[in-house]
Amino acid sequence: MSDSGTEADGEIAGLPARRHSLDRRMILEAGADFIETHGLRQLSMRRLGARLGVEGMSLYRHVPSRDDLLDGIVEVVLDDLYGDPEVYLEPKNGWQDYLLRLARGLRRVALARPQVFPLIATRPPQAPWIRPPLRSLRWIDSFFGALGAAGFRDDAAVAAYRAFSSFLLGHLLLEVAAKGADIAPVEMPEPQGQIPGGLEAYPHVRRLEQRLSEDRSAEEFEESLANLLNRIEALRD
Amino acid sequence: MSDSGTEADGEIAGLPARRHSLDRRMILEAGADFIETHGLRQLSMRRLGARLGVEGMSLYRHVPSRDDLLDGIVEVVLDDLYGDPEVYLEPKNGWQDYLLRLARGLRRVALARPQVFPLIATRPPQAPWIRPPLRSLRWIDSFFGALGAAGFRDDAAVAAYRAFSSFLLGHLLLEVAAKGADIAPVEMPEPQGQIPGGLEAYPHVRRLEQRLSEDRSAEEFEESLANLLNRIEALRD
DNA sequence: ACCTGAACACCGTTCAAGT
DNA sequence: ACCTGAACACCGTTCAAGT
Repeated sequence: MSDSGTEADGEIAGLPARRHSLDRRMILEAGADFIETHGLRQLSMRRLGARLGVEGMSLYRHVPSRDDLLDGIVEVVLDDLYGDPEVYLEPKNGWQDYLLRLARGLRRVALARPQVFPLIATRPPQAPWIRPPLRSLRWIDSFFGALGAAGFRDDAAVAAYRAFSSFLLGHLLLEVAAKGADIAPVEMPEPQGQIPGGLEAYPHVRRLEQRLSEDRSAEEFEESLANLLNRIEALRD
Repeated sequence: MSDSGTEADGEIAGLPARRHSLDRRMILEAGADFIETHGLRQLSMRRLGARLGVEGMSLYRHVPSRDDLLDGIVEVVLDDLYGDPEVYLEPKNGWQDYLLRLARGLRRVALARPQVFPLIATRPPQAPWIRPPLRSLRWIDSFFGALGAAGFRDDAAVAAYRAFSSFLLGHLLLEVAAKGADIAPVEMPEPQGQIPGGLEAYPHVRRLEQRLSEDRSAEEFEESLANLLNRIEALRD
């Protein structure tokens, strides 16, 4: 993914260059930052252009449309997984270690970009059998390679892939939403609209409100993940 | 939820009335239908107005903003759960039966409105501890009532609530997405962009493509749900 | 009381024109 | 080769005006 190119442009890499010399990669990176800072709602071609010191119309030289821009941002953010030293494309200590590392790596991506993650979760994938958040073919292929090498038959590997992606999507989307991140890829109204009628009519919720607000997401993630690995183990051979 | 009102207006209920007499409920219903038919992308105030035989600006008499319109649509669609004879607000045959019915009812809602469900899943909830897709306080309170009556301690009930919502969100969002529904609450480009480079570089995916495209979602849902109930059982007392 | 028309400040996108 | 300006067909939203 991400054919960066870098083109040996003679400039300090990773810096937004002086003035001209926009490039696709830099636009996507800026877009991801923009969403993280201001929310998807605020992202317009004109505003992103402004942030890059350029008219919005100039972006079309490098990015075919706003939709493509969003897809590109998803790709770029997911690319962090390739740079994560804790996650291996090739399993090194068995399939359980491999899945554990992959799951935790995706969680780190989600938590690093809580505003962008809903986009990772909900942008329509390139094929119907690609299941977010594992949307990169290289990782999906790596997933099946790891399970195949561990002796999983094809149907078991596919079942594992589906269970794994459902688990990640549900947990990470809700965790990121609870972080106060706007879970909606669409809009972001006020921080939190209080409950209109109050909680009088809902005694259990009222009693549990405090406890419901505690953050146990890390533990819950690990527990559910361990359970998932056990279920997957049961599918093997 | 949904203070319908109906107002004894002297007209055949449920029909879009002759000309005037817009009302909030009818706008929300039309909005849900519009999204289901044309996708969220296409929904604008002006177009929804046109569909109701009115200028878009007239909708503001009944709905404060487009955001509120979307929240209202989510509410109205989720209200189908109250009309579902298979789902009980009060448990009748123990907590497992109660959860099973609730989960299946939510799945029916998702499958009945695949284009709207992503909105249910991703619109920012009214409080941070409300976890989609179970976003109605009445149902959340009912959930805790059922588990409390079954002897769950508070922390166990909260853990169950979290596991239940993560499970539903992950499964249903991915199932609805695979249905060809546009999973994104934001946009809908072409039906499916084929993989750009082809599958040559991904041998496992290539081999498994057929199998990956098979729909086993109903069985997977039931299996994962059964497993979830076992995990929840283990939290009890 | 409820809907309409015109208006405002934006959008995404195209394209001829500038440098 | 790359960016800009003007333009087009839209948006959401407000509000005075109509009926």
